[in-house]
Amino acid sequence: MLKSAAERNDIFAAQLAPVGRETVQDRVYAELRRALIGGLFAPSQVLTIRSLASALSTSTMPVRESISRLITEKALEALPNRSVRVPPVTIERMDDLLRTRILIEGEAIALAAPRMTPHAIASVEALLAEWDDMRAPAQEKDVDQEVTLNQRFHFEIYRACGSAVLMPMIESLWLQSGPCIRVAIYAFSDAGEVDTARYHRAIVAALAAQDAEAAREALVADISRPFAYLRSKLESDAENREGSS
Amino acid sequence: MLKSAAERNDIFAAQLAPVGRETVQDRVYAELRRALIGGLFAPSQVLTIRSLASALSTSTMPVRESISRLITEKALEALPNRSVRVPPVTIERMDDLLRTRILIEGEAIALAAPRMTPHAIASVEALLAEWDDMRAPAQEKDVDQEVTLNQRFHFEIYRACGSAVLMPMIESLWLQSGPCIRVAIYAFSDAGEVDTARYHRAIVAALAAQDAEAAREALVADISRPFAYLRSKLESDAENREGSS
DNA sequence: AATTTTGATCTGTGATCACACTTGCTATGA
DNA sequence: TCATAGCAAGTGTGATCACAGATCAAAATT
Repeated sequence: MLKSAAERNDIFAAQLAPVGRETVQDRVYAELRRALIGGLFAPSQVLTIRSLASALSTSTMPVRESISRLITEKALEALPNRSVRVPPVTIERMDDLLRTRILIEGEAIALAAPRMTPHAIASVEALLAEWDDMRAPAQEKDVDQEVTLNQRFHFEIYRACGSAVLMPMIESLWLQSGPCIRVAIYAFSDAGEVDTARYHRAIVAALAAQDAEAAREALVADISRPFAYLRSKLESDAENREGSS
Repeated sequence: MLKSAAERNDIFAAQLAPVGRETVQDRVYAELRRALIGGLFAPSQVLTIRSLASALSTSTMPVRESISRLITEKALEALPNRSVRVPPVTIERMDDLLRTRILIEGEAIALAAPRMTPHAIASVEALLAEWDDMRAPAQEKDVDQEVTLNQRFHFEIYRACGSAVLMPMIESLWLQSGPCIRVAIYAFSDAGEVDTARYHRAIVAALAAQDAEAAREALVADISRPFAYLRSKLESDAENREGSS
């Protein structure tokens, strides 16, 4: 007896995993996002569609649509010449970004605190351990991995806040502050090497204790630190430029 | 003596305003935004690129890029079929949106309160007067104008907050809650007609007194009202559907 | 008669082309 | 010598085309 098409389909479905249908545009968009958050593009750098397309080895079409999306998220900036660049970092913009990140990410972690399951806390602690492993053996500062781990740490927590509206906003904020924090982390690695993980441990401790407000305060301290450092650096740069001109 | 080109340019610049170079994509994007905020598209409605393109009498190219942008803002939703629709309204999503709007728009108005110049307050009061004019003579409820006026009122205030990071977030939130509040306003117009302007007057009074926290509270009351109404409506609908099935 | 197959149509996706605009360089003029 | 005009390369924008997948209705099969 012949099997019906539906039955045959069931047999295959049991053995074959559904192949995801990720479009080229999605990949390009994700790649540009990753580069932006990781700070691979310098502030004020001008990007051209054709060069990005050849670098990603696709046509211009997926790139221009991805760039349009990134412009609406304020992750890129459209110049009046119709060219695009990554937004320059100014003190005003940094203060604005920091204030908003404290507001939104603080709320997200306060919402997440009572919702963190033991399993979620364990996976966050695993990220802390990964951090220690990375730092211990090799002394060469792997900024890329540091940025990635920091991102995974924060988003693993935020994911527990259960808000489908807050999450994209946090991603947008990271996208906008990405080019800044990269240079901040570089500066930190050069200067004195404060123990970044200490702040993360404070966050995890507050979360394990289900103390929402303590978690919020620890988070504020964590994300304020690189911004404050970068701020003082920018101010001294401005003074020097003013003095030399 | 002949003037140099730069000098001639200065002379012209004093008399001629620079001609804006709005692209077709910008117009399409703005139009779709306006339609979404105004609630011209129903929740769960499926949109096709080609139909929108013909409705806007352009090619598909500007439309698809605009739609990509709207999807990243969560103003539209990409289905696994690769078709797009305006997101359906659920109780969870509404609560999520309202909570976030209270957080962000509350912060924006608290920031704006001490920065409202007498001129800015006057222009907001002018919008209140427009509201009264609209309501007084004609009894036919012009929902379109009501939505527009409400939007202008709120954004005239938020604009004073001076944050280039908060503003796009507020716009994104309005874009996401647009399809909901339209049906809420319709429901309000049908049922009993609470005096919407009363809440707005309370906001203006608090702003005139430079009282940031009072302004925040008045704003929370204003934006919570339609959501609460819509929420109870959705819950009764769910009960009816459950009862009839 | 119910179900499956088939075919036509529609939709999103990506590539390519044409056009307008900007930019940088070069040559020509005063 | 310097500023201006002119040319050339490069860029974003929008239209059009080709193609794969989805959807739905009619037709053929069991």
